[in-house]
Amino acid sequence: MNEVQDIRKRDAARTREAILVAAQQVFSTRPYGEASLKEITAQAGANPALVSRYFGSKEKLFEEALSEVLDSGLLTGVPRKDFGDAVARLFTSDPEGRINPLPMLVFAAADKGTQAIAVRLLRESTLKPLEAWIGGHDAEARAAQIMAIATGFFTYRLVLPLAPFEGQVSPGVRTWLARSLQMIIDAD
Amino acid sequence: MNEVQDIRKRDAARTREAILVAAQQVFSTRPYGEASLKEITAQAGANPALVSRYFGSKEKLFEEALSEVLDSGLLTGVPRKDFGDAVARLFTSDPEGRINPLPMLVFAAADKGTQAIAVRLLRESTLKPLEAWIGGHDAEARAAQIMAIATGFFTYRLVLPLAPFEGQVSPGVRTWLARSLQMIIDAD
DNA sequence: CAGTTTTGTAAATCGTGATTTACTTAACAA
DNA sequence: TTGTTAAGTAAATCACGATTTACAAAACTG
Repeated sequence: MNEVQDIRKRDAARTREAILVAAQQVFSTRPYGEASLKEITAQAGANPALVSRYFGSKEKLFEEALSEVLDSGLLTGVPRKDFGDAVARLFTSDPEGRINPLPMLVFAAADKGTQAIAVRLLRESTLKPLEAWIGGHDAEARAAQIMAIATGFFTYRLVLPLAPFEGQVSPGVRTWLARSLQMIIDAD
Repeated sequence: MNEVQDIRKRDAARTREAILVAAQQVFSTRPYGEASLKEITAQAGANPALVSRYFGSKEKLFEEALSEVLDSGLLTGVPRKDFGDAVARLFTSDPEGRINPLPMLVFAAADKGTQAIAVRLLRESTLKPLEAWIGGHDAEARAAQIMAIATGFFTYRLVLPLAPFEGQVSPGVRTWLARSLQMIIDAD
């Protein structure tokens, strides 16, 4: 009867998923090199050796974690004329459950192994769709411009973090974000 | 007579300086964790043990390296109405000898130990002066906005690097940079 | 030149963390 | 229930790099 909340002591799929979720949480708050498998698996109530079994390696785990977090067409679900406002509001709010992929990207940039993975995933699951949505003139560069602003902003908001961007931001900052982003969309 | 080009086999000051220069070069091209003292000192024709002696630790070496590279009032030597153009040109050119501090900052963000150092140096030697130069309304936030754009741009241009921003950039990208930056200066 | 100090090197130390291995125990099927 | 397989654990392995230590060689002093 109770298939869903059935708590079995041992369940490979459940454990794998728990590790993946913990990995997303840890990888988005600590530099890749400082996110140990010990910590991740402990948080999942599991054992470091299981990463090998279920994912192959730490890098593969990272790849799957980032891939899942990136898979959200958040940016392209908005009318063009409201793009700046909508995205600025999204960036300056604190999404409860959702994990922000930008810190993971920034942390990934600082590790040779994860860099290549991050670039590939970013291109395929974010830049390409965004580019297609933007369309028209210079779409590739304009998609990159939007992500550059996002990356810089979240580096200071979540990674470092730095005063004017952390926590609750001022209306001035939100307005700046909205205008900077909208300018790119309107630049056709 | 020949004080300057006097080549002595052993010279503490010279060796220290060589290590510092090599450190700046290596720290700006590799993630902190992957920039080994072995590599840095090898490039300086020296021995890893000397880092301990002359700088105290790898972190202290990083601090001094970043500090020196940051010390350049590049952004504030320009008339306000040309700020965007001037900085955009600066960002999209390849300065021969000069070492760009932004990659070091990005790499520093991915290491707990260097993060604190980077934030402090960035605030004191770049954000504060920039803020003072901007002056007026919301100066702190506007200085941070400029650095956020710079950080995002160089993350894609030099750290990852990513297609539309690496190497020679298109006029469109330079124009976008100029407008985004000028908008912040004019937002008074 | 003899002795002392400074500079430099080579190797030991020490800790850390990913991955592997050998083993234990739970789940399940016949 | 018993034997087989799947899931999990604990500990060994392995590599790497920062830092320390013990030593060697150069430079300087008187």
